[in-house]
Amino acid sequence: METNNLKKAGLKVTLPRMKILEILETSETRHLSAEAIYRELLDSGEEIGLATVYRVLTQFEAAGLVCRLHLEGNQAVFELERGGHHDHIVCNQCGRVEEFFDETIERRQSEVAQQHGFSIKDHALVLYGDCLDSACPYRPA
Amino acid sequence: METNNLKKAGLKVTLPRMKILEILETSETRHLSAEAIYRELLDSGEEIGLATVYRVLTQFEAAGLVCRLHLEGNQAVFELERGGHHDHIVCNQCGRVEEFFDETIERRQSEVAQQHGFSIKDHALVLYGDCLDSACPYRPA
DNA sequence: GTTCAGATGATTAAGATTCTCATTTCTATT
DNA sequence: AATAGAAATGAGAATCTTAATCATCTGAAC
Repeated sequence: METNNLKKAGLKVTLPRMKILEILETSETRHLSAEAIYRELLDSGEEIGLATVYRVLTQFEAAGLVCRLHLEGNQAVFELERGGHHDHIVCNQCGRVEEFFDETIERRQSEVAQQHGFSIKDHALVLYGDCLDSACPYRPA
Repeated sequence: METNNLKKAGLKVTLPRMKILEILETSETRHLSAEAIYRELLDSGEEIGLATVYRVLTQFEAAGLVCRLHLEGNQAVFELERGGHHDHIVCNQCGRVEEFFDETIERRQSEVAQQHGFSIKDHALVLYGDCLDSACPYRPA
């Protein structure tokens, strides 16, 4: 049961938190904006305010349950934390977000930081391009 | 003379544009927010509106004169385009921004994108850490 | 120096996110 | 199960950054 995640994170189990967690767990799209989550809640008949969605997501982030990503564009997106760290590729055409992890890049980042006299704590890497997937509805000819 | 840069970029040479370009060229900090540039203008006695600063920076970006960076935090920062592409390291403590370029990372990014069926067009990479510079005023003990 | 397109400044507007505060909901305890 | 107290919620206001509007001003060309 998902309520365990909430309890483990030290968060009181409430209906809004459960519903939001459920959406993050079951949605097709793994990367959702607060607005998108809010709309899904409305669609499923929940009366949960947008402010609560933002508040809960911020708490989830602090608790390590979700990651917040700042892609190009103004809205942040949130994804469920599923263990491993990874970076992202975003399609400029269709907006699809894919995940990847590259050991070489990770290692070089640490080395470069060290060379510059930094103790690296975190990083943000997003690649932007056009996906060549034949299923992409916006694929350029 | 700097007016050449403006003319070459196809922009009419006006006082606000010259002053903003001058600040970007001469400021100690190579990465400035629109707000910071606006304040420098006020401090030097120029009566230039904030809206103009944003407008001009957007034009400079479109003309390839400056780059706009979205670091953590809400304000974008702008830096003069000085030829080569590079990525950034930001100090979590003092906010200092350093630049770096790593051939290996660049190459791997293309390869990774290709493996995922993307034709990469752009990327954003920012490393966050603590700078170990003894001159850093916020250096942790 | 006049003209006129383009630029500017002040203000308003827009979008995303956070804050406020009265009301409601959990959890622990009877 | 009833209750009390702390924490969470919802609605709307507030904030912050950036962009749009529009009347006025400026720079380049004649």
